[in-house]
Amino acid sequence: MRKEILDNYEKDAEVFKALGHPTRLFIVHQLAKEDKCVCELTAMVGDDISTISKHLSVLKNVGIVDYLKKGNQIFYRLKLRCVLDMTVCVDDKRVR
Amino acid sequence: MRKEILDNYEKDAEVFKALGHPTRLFIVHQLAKEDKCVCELTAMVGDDISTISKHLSVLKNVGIVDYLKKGNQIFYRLKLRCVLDMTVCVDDKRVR
DNA sequence: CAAGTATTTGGCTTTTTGGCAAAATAGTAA
DNA sequence: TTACTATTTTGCCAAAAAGCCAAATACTTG
Repeated sequence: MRKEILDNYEKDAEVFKALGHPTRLFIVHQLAKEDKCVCELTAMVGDDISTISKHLSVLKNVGIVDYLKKGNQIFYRLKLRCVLDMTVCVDDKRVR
Repeated sequence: MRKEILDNYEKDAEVFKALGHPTRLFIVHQLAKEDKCVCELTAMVGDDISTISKHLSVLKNVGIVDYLKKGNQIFYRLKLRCVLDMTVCVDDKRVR
């Protein structure tokens, strides 16, 4: 039974886990508006750029974002836009 | 700026984080079918009952589930049913 | 090529999480 | 009350996550 859990739910859980950090959730919402480079996100959040870079790679590894290179900057882009609907669900709850 | 992130996204992130574990995701899907007591969930998952109890309290603390007592057993119930739609979003992605 | 900017990676420490086992709590029933 | 069952809490340990700094990598430009 353990096996079934791990096989069927692990991938989904990875996505939820990636969204389970306030900074990453903030990043997702910023990228929902428009693509942003790492330095822009770093300036907005205020953490070290290496910290932001690591958050972005967490999001990238589960397919929520991808990126495009422009010159020497890297612009991240929200790829899995349906995660925005997921947040609405959470917000609904909070209102109650 | 840190402040804004923490204040506006921390609550949502807590919910995502609660779903970010395969066992908890499995539990949510079982409860979507019908209420279950801790011992039933324990039997299905195969972990120690104390481990299951902790997973349930994580889900309860963020409002995803609640429970009702019946005799000496405690039946957990899926309260925030919209999380099921959230999973669909994830599955959509995986198909691609 | 060297210098400068942007980003990622590695190393390190601190904090959090997950799991089990044992003790504590709650409820039932003899 | 005692015994029994169900669940939670506590303590402990190992593993994973988060964050910063420094080093490495990538790209541009002089």
